[in-house]
Amino acid sequence: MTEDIKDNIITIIKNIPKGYVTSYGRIASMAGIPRSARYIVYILKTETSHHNLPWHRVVNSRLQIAIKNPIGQNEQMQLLRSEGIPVDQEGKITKEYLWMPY
DNA sequence: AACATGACGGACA
DNA sequence: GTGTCCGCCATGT
Repeated sequence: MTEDIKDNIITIIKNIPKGYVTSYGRIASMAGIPRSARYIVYILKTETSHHNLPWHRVVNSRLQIAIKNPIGQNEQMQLLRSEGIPVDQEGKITKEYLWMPY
């Protein structure tokens, strides 16, 4: 993967507005590499601390917090709620809070 | 080179 | 709605 794509991805993640979420797959598509959701996972895992990314605004395509994320689903839940996003007991978020840039 | 592994996604039953 | 199956793609061993 080229460096510019990687930078692009980091920029996109930084641009997720407070109070909204998006998915791994959608970020991949925005960066021009559809079907590469797993690459986004890799970026988040390796670059979050370095770039101060809002990692908590990224959930899976079913708008649900990943159960086994290394940081902890509970912490992600707290962060989202602190931004005003309702998260239910199962970690699900309603689609009104999905970031839909046009 | 050949596997195995993921904070995944889509199709299908 | 749920669960299974398979494709995906960079990385690690």
